[in-house]
Amino acid sequence: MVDAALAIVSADGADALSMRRLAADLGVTTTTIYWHVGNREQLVVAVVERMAERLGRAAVTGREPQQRVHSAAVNIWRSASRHRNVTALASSIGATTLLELPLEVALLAELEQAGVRGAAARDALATVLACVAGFLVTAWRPPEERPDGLRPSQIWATVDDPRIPRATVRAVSGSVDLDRLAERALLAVVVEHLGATAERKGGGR
Amino acid sequence: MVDAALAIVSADGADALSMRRLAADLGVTTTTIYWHVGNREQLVVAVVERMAERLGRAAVTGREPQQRVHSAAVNIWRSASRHRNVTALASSIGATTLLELPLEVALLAELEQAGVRGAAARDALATVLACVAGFLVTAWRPPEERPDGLRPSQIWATVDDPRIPRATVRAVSGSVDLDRLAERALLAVVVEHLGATAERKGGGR
DNA sequence: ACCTGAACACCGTTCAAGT
DNA sequence: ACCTGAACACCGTTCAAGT
Repeated sequence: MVDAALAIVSADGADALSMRRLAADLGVTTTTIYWHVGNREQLVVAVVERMAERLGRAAVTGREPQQRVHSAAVNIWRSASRHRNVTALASSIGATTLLELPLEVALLAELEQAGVRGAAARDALATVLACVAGFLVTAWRPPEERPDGLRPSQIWATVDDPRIPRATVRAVSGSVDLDRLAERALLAVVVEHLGATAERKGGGR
Repeated sequence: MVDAALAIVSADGADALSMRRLAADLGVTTTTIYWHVGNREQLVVAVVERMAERLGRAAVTGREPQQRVHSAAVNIWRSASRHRNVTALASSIGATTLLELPLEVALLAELEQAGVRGAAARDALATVLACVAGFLVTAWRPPEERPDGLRPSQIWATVDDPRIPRATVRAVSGSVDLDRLAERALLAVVVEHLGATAERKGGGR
């Protein structure tokens, strides 16, 4: 049952998971599902938990604390990106942590090793998760399926500002390598959160 | 008509905007709406465009290029945060740019002044937008309305890892100041994208 | 040109009823 | 204990029909 739901989500996205669709796939009535899992929300939780069991713990690489923290952060991004359909489902009920808890714990462990703990660690984790979520919402929005006249190229074609060269306008109309940008952004925020701690300790750089 | 839709979204959120609800508020039938705006998606576009007209252009502050770029980025965050309901609506059809185009243009102008143009400017803009979107999806998810057993405090209570001190576990269960973190994260990514250009120029640090 | 009524194909959810 | 049929209150959308 939960497996069938997970299959629907993996194949057709989070929105495709409806009680009626799931019931039809299983050859039962929707009320049967309610008897077993209670609720749509509880169904989603069960699906996310099942997926969490299947996710292996990714290894953290690097020798320096900064590299290791960055590696742990990138692991969260890669996992979320690889299973974006399930992540989108988890995100829809605010339960992404349920999906990637071991990866978040690994990040906290590396932050601890780097001397970042308590409220500082909480801030660093929240920032990493927000960045991951942000690149993900950008990523699961393929530009070609946008409504008419809302494709970036069409919107930016209307911009004619003397402060901005044509090459830039042309560039922003194009596509970006989100994977590369996500890892870069994670490095930047990681460095910032490690740096603040190092400075507070009087270590400087 | 568009004003009525905007009122619904501002008051009750993006999900509250339905053809039937809007029709009821206006005292007409849903088919009337279809005659006027065609489509739900086109209705959303109209609402977003109306909101965009109402948004004033925020001033960019600071003297140094880095401060000014950061200021322009923070302006996008503040605008999105202040009107999160309409931003959520725009985001649901992938049309946030339609809402904040002038602010994005202002950011590009500051990037240009800082020597970042073309593909580098496109990357910097995409990164800033992803971060804003990320902090926003975190922000518009109040922790108290989460499903049972999914509140952060409950999830983290199950974690007992020797690598992580109790103070950190306690901290991650608590709430964060997203506004402060968002501005910090934007500064970090801005610095990174400016720094890469400066180094390519041979400026070093 | 502008608006309605009725219908279609979807949702999540409940409740009495069956075995 | 487990499952169904029918119903309720919602969606977006269309189409023939009215004025």
